[in-house]
Amino acid sequence: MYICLMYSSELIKGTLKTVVLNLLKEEGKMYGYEITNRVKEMTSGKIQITEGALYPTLHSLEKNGVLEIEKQYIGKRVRKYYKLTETGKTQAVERVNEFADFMETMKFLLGIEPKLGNA
Amino acid sequence: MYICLMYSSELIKGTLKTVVLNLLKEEGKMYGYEITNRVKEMTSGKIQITEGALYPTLHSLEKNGVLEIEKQYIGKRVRKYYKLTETGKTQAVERVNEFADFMETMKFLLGIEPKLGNA
DNA sequence: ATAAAATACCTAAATTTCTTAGGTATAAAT
DNA sequence: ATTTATACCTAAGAAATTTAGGTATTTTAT
Repeated sequence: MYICLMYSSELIKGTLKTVVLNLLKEEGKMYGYEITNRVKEMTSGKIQITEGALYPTLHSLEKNGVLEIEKQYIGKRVRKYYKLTETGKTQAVERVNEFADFMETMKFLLGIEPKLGNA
Repeated sequence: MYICLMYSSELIKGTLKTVVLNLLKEEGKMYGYEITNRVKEMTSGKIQITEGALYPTLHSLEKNGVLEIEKQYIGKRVRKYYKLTETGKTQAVERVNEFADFMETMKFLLGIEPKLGNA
């Protein structure tokens, strides 16, 4: 069995938006810091979204009408919740479908057999 | 069923070396032009490696001792066959394993169910 | 009480990886 | 004779991310 602590950054490239949009689709709304922690948790640390990548991406998605913000104050500290717009919901589904299709193609291309005994 | 003609270039980022190394592992030796065509063929055009990406990558892999060249002349035209060095063979396996692991993680993260009826 | 760690946001320069858009030359097909 | 296919290549620019900072509040530990 293959084991790795963290994926090479090369491999993860291009998946950030897909991951963020899908999380928001499932959770309804999340804030940046929460997203980084959730992904780290869910992947046992194998994928660690850096804040330097996440925040500019969130801003860009908002600017393009994919996400919208809802601010909340925790004491004096602001927390910016992001949620999908209608456009965003569509894009989330499309991106996940594209990724699923891509994985099938890559499996074939790399000769990766579906694992047995994962039921 | 989701259908797409070609994957967004964002999605493919970071997979080029893995694909090339795996192809060479299976085929023994291949030349650049052959690699682009083989991948296009195997993926029904959904992944099209551009030569502007491929050649610099091949040169870099050779420089780093992952690949070695064997020149062949077809008439006056040169053809550069690339094959894996011993280091390359190890890297090919490692990269494919890492990608397989990565796909499992992404499936979980994106809530993608293993398709039924693919036997 | 105070220091450290966690929470929560942010940006900008540099790097990596790829696309775009060329270029050269030979061989085969129309 | 011209177009298409084969076969190599590079360099400028774009895109996505890493690295390396920054600010400020709240909680936890000493």
